[in-house]
Amino acid sequence: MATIYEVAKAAGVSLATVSRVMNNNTPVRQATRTKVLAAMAELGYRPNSIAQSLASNRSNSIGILVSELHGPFYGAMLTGIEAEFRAAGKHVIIAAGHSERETEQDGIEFLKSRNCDALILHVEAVSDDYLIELAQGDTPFVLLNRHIDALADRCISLNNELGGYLATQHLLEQGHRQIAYIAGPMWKTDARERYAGHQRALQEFHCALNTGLFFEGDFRETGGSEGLQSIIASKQPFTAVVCANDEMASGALTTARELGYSVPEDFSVVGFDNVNFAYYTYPKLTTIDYPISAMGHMAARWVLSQVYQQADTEVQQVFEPHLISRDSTHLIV
Amino acid sequence: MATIYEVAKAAGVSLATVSRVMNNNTPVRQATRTKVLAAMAELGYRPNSIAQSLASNRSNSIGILVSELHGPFYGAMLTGIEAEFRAAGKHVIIAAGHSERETEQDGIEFLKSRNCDALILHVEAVSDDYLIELAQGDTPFVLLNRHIDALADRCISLNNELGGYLATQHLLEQGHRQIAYIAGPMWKTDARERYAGHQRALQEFHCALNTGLFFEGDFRETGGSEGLQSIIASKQPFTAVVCANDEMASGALTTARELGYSVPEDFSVVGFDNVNFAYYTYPKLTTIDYPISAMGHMAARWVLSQVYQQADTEVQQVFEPHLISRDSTHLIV
DNA sequence: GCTATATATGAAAGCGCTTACATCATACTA
DNA sequence: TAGTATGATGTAAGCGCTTTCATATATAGC
Repeated sequence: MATIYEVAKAAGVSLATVSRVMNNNTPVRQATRTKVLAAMAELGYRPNSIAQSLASNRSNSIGILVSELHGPFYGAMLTGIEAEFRAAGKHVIIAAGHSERETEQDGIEFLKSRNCDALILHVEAVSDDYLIELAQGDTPFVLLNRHIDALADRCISLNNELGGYLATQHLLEQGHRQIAYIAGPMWKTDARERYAGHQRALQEFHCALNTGLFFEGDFRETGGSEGLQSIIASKQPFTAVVCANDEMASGALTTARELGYSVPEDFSVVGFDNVNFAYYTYPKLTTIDYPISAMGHMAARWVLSQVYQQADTEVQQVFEPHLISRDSTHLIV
Repeated sequence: MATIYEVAKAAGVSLATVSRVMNNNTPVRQATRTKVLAAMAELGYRPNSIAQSLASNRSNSIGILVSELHGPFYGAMLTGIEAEFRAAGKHVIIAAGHSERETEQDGIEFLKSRNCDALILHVEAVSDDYLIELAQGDTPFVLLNRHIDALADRCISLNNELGGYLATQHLLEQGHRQIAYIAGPMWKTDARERYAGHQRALQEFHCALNTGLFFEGDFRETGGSEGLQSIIASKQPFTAVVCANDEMASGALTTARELGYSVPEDFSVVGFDNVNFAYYTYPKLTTIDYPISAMGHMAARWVLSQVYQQADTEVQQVFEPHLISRDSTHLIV
């Protein structure tokens, strides 16, 4: 592999000049630039990014920590992020946090030790205080899908409360009054916020909350199954169930069918996230759209503008969810 | 951030010694090691991985190129890979190839320019020759889900032909004789191989191939929908349809329902991949299990053993698929 | 007690770049 | 025409490590 030194020699200039034409940060005479470019081409020169990083104290890498690498949700998010950085010539280092405090912290340390110029974090288990302290350090980061007041300017989040509200409002407007709720793990902020939105909608419609119709799930299909079973077992009447995400809604749908119920005739089901398979469930799932891909793009642009002074984009901090009405919900007759 | 130099000073040794205790590659007296470790702890020293890379000519990073970052298939694969490397202290740089030749080549160049110690490639559009030439270069790589004879020792692939065979064999054993086939894009090797397996099964059962019952899809849900519509429109009788992946099977299921057919009563459907949502379709999808997560792990171990001389694992090159029988297929009566 | 051998440590030369700073033309001003 | 600002290039000092080679110290053999 040719080094900058060989290029310099071939072009008959100093290596500083070669560096200049690469980085385009200092005027270079057109004739000189041409010579250098020619020499590079001839030698098949490709800069050593490690050496660049060491010398410039910039690694051009961004660390991404997500809970899981699989699952439709994170996939869409990563796609948005990668596309944006790749176009900017930055690269993305990923790590999984598995929604556990220790693994998440490990992941962050790991990424920092990799000299990432910035981090994009989708963390759930780590405390606000930990993140606030992390913000004192010198690795900038954005928080995706999390809002912390003290760090408001580096949070990109969804208005989950509104999403929860919209889901339940939709059912209420359809005439439902006995609405079951299968929540996510309540230690997760978004699970709590979605539930809060549910409660607000209920209140607005002067509809009492029936705690017997509540189940705390795990955001996975099995949680939806168990939730529905538990709710049915409670013998409380209900005409609709809102699930805090699509995976659980899908589980509920499957279980409903297995138990001989049909959706939406016997009861309606709403999901949350509008994950890509929501369109392929049976019946097609009414859900709340979570613009996660757009949010991934936005997080990447935040980094590009704050850290690399590129991209003069306005950064939108809070995204709004909206209802996607499909076939799993139904007017009450 | 403390440097190795400061640690050396604090411990009263040379920086070479500090380096040695970090890398554990040269004997260091126990007393010295303790002193150094103490100094490190006190200063909160953390080695600069960029400098390590430059000096050692090892970046400890592995580049991963997948077609897409989203989708259940790639997610599972990435999870397997990341877990393995993270445990080994290596990090993973990802890029998406989007199944297009140019993007894939770009991605590979990009990853190489990032000084990856090795690459794990899941490429579809790039030619065998390109890869064979790439193998001449000095960045080692494994190929996932692809088999090239000349590169056999660095391929980790599924026996797709067998998978295709198993799917169709299952139907034949259930008494089906008029079997439609919705293929993946035939320029993709795995699509062709799966179809070949289908043909072999047919032959073995002395069952003629009806080209009217063939549709070339795109491996996505829409492809399954279009495929089923096209097959129905052909007016040829059929009692089963095998789809070259689960996404298309899911699309076919949805469309079948929309057109008033019920599966498996009116016809059976088989998928391929056993992607996680296959269990949540209605009816639950009979499919061919693709052990992609295990294959991801294996690819990572290949790198660990071939490139880093770690992990004395036997590398399994070819994985065998097997049939998962669920509710979308049915004995013919 | 003295040499031969093994073991532990230090000195210093890079790894391939970036970037102050110095230098040298050239162009402009008065 | 000298004096100065300006633009283009070169020089060289790092960036924070690894690693070879040389040196110093300890162990063993006779």
